[in-house]
Amino acid sequence: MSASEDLLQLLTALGHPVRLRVLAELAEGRVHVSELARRAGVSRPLLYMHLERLEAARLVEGRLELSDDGKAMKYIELLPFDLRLTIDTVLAALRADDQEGPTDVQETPR
Amino acid sequence: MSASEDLLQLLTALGHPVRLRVLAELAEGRVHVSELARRAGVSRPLLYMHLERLEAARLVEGRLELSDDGKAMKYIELLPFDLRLTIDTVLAALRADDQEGPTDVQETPR
DNA sequence: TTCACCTGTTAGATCACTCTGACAGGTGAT
DNA sequence: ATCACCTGTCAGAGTGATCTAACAGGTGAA
Repeated sequence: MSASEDLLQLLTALGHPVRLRVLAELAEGRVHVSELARRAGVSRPLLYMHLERLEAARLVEGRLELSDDGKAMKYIELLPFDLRLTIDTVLAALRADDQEGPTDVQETPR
Repeated sequence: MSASEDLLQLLTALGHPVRLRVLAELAEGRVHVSELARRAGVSRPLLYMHLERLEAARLVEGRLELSDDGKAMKYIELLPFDLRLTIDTVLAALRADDQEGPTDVQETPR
């Protein structure tokens, strides 16, 4: 994945009210899926969709664990992130594309 | 507009490849709409749509000017922005909502 | 067995965003 | 008058993200 695609994935992952809310709920500590769905006020299947995006952007990580009483629980935890968002950030990401990826995708000529 | 809506608007405005590209083109200096459309490789009507979002997020500003030879030209210029993106940024935005907006929108009960 | 929890997936509706093509208007130069 | 630029808007098509309802499976406790 190119640098700008990376940046885009992060930005679009953060750019949704439910996902912001989910991150906020996770700030205090890890929570299992069903409980997280209740706290965020979202259905569980929908939460799975949002978690997929958050996980793909490496904002969140899930681990399936067996609790003491033998029940399967999937705990989601927040991964640390710190992004400085400036025009230079944007320029750097786009310029990195030209380097790292000499893909043979058709270039748009000047 | 609430603090989190503000943040969301900024994030979603940045979260699109064409808009990132547009910002990059504007980094060197202001450009008029038609020229900007060519450089970004987008049709002019489409560019208008993207500019609307960028302008709403205060990332960009447009000014209609009369050039020396009497032609109307709309120049777009980049507005400075600098956002630190951290879990605390997110928390701050969401917490600010509870303060500033004692709107009577139905609260989701615990 | 039934109840209350849990995980995980799917099909399909709905909605917002994105994008194209066509239109109407203006200027100055040939 | 025609050409080459410019600004601005619109209806509609297409697409992808979002969301709901329903399903199938598991555990432990009453």
